[in-house]
Amino acid sequence: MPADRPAPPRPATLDEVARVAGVSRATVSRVVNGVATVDAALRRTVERAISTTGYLPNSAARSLVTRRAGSIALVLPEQGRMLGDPFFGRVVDGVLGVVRPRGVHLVLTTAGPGTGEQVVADLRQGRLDGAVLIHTHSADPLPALLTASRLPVVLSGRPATPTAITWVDVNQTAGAALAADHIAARGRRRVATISGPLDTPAGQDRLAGFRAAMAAHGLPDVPHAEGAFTGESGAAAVERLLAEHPDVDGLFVASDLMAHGALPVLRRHGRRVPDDVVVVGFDDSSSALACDPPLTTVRQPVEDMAAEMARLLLDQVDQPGRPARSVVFAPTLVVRESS
Amino acid sequence: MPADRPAPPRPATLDEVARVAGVSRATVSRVVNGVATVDAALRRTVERAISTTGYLPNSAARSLVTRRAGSIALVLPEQGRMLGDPFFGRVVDGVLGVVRPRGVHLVLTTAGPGTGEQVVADLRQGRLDGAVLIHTHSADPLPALLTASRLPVVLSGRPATPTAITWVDVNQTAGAALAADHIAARGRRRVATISGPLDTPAGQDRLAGFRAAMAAHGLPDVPHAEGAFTGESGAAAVERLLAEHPDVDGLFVASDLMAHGALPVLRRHGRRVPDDVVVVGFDDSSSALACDPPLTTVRQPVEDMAAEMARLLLDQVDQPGRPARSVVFAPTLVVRESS
DNA sequence: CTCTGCTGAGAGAGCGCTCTCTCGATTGCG
DNA sequence: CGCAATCGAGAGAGCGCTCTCTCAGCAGAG
Repeated sequence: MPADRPAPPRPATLDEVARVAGVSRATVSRVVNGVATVDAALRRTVERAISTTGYLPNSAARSLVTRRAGSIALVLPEQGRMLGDPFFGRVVDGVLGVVRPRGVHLVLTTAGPGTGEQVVADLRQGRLDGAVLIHTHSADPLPALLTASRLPVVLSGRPATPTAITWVDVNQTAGAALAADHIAARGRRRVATISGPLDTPAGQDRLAGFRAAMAAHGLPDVPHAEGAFTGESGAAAVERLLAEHPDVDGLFVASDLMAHGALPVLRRHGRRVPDDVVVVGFDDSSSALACDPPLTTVRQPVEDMAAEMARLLLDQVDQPGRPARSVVFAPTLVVRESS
Repeated sequence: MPADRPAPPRPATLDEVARVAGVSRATVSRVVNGVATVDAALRRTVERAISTTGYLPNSAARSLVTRRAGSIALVLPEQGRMLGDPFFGRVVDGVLGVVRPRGVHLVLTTAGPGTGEQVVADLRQGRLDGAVLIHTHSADPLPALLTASRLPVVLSGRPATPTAITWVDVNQTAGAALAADHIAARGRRRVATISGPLDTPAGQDRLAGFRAAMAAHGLPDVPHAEGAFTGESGAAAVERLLAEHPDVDGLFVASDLMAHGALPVLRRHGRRVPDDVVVVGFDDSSSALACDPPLTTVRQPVEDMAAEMARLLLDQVDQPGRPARSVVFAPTLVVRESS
């Protein structure tokens, strides 16, 4: 049985430091907060007192008067969806890069029943200064809830209905055009696409962008099958596509996950990739690399986007009256063996 | 230019509720905190006042007096390592499952220079109640730092040197034995293993466990090559192994990532999996599924382990004097096409 | 009928910090 | 040399909550 572990001693308070330094609490506070109007000699005395006492400001007391929690929430889509995806980690990384140097904490949570109310409550209780929402469903009431309460919030992805809300997105249309240009450059003329769900902005834009770009390459009528951004839906979509257009030689799949589902189907139908069919995905997620062959895909600058979301959020926290903004990033094409 | 967005109004305070209900602050506090000694009628009056005012307790004020931050940190290994791995998400999920129902926030951070000091400072400032440390390096000073400061902390993985610290791990030895039994059951007799780095507990235990179990199957001298838990090191290790033992027909690789690196090398050497060589991995990470063929592997109950870590941590927070404990979970074997 | 014991609610003292207000000391200028 | 302006530091009032202490009110015992 180990010896009793006594609770850690209470850390020093401002008054103790003040007493040691022989000054008032206010002066110590000034030194701690870097206020300029403190005599250099006195400042040094105080600093010495701070280090001998091992003083660290109590954050609850500070929060109480400054009305800043010093932390923001990152709300991820419900469970399963994100877990297998490095996207998640890239987002965390991007946000952390901005938030940590400023001493702001990142509180992680996943969307789900009750999350919205909880986040709003946390915000109103002063436990949270703002929230970054990743890939909310269009039906999700949370963004509206937050906007209505005039609480700082930033969305990833253009909202389905135009709202006075700050968001960050990749230029979906341009990304799809990148894929189109690449497929055209590979000399493919019997081109088709598997789109995402057409009730999402990303689904719509990627399809529209791809069609517009292919039209510019002289192919105005690209056949398409709708998927749901999942592996199974990709497999099913490519089956439908092959049934109607067995001679397809160029395929744009609007997400890597769907492409990952589609590739084995192509193989089963005796279509070799990239020789018989060139395949291009979207997202550059881990599944792009897990594909056989590795997938050429449109990459979003996820870290940069996440960092920008964090920046926009902190701006909102600092300047509550600020109007909503949106920032759109440029995608790039990552060429691998599938094309 | 949109209209000015006024800052959200200050939420009601305890006194306002008290005034509305015609009682004292203390009584409202009792109702909010569910203290039993409040007359039922009065309680109802107060509750009505709470809902008409939309009262929500200010958490900073509460923290100030209760000395509870209501949040714990999850410290993940530095960047790259975790990002591609669903392991990360499973851990978050497990922790969140315990922490969220209790209204405790999960603060996410990654290890790195300065993280340790920051976490200790946050703990001492009362911004954090405790920390869950995932896969710390044995050289990491953070666990010792925290233990020395008598701050609540839980580790994933048995520490390299025995310490009075709470940790959770999977039974590595038993996991390796599972792999050994499976390979033996497949009738393989020319068995080898690629171990993890032997300066880590997991590396040691998996090798020792595998050897012991193979010895029990009549193979006391299993050849082995040391890897570093990375894909490249797995590829290099299997090269070395094949050079010395070209006739290997059963291979235990101490991590999926290494197995993922090793499989293409086996193929390149003309060794078919599982016909010529049976391969078993460890971790059941995403790379196990990304392997071709999908990898038979030893699975850790990551969510359960993460949940247990959270529980142990919260226990420590509630009862500071509590001695260190450790919990060991049983692994399972996931059989796929590689065996 | 008085005294004790108990229950339920109010008063008020903090928790540790920030920040405004005030004021003494120093400086500059007429 | 006197007065206003400036600078630096202290006093003290909160921030919103919890929790102990106190006390009023009432029931039951003697």
